[in-house]
Amino acid sequence: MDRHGYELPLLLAGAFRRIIDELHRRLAEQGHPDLRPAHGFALQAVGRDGTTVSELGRRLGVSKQAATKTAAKLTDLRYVTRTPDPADARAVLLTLTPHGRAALTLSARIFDDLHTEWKQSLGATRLSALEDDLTKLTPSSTPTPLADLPGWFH
Amino acid sequence: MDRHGYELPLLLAGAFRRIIDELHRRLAEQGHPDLRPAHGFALQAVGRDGTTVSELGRRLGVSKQAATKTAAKLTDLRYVTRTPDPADARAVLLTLTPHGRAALTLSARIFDDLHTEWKQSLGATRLSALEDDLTKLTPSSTPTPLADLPGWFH
DNA sequence: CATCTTCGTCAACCCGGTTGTCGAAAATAG
DNA sequence: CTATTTTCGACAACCGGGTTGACGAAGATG
Repeated sequence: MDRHGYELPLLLAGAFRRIIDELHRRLAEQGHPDLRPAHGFALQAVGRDGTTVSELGRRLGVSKQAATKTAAKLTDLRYVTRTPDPADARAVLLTLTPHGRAALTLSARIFDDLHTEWKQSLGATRLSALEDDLTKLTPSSTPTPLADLPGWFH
Repeated sequence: MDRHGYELPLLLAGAFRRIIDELHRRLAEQGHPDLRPAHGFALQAVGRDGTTVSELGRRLGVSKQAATKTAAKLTDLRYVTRTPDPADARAVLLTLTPHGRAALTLSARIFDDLHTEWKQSLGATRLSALEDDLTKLTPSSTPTPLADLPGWFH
């Protein structure tokens, strides 16, 4: 029953992908058909307190030029609004719209639902063990593990 | 010790990423600094028996236009050669160069090395359990789990 | 003040994908 | 044996998400 070395990464990627796909399937069903995985992370990075473009770039681990583009997209999709920063005339404040806050809340709920489903499927003990083991395999070296995932592949 | 629902996908992605990064770090050390993750999958898809552009596209689950580009890149990097198919004047045969075959062999060895390291770190039982659980979380619906990973994120 | 740094944008590019179109060659129908 | 349809692989144009480099405007610091 010993598996080849190349199988584990495939399993990890498959499981990750499955989860993200399912998340976005449910998000689409519930009023957020335009939200792409990359947007989800960006939305999370904007956060309920809002942020600036440069700070968004820092949080996502990408250049501020990339952050500018992402912010523009989120603005187009009506997930965030841009307002001038009263304290700094250079800066632009990105703030979640109600739609954006709803997406964040809904995502958290779906993630929890999925987590519960995994728990039912694997058992609480196995799931905890799986998470513990993955934690051990992924030392602290990865501060924001997903931030640069879109670009990292290249 | 209960984890939030959003943590598991982060752990999965982090672990996957860590493995692929480590693979390519070692590949780079051992004569393959130009090999990117996407190339690795393509190389695998070409295989030791070689294939055609269209078939490569099918194996990777992408359009043949995309396969054309990938084949061009692999050719540039001297991992494959292009020869006319004697049996079909339209087709182009993609064949691994010695360099390409070496990369494939080396990748397999590194994956096995990594697998052994995980086994030492988690214990054989835990690692098997982890693989079993991931298998359960990733039903057969994903035939080539990684094939379209680069593009899927968008 | 003068200088440096930071903010956000524009432009140009890369990479990996996508459609659409196309000529050439093969397979299939009559 | 010809006529049609399918397949092969390339072209061009585009997209999404990244990158660097340059830049004016505004803040921070000497």
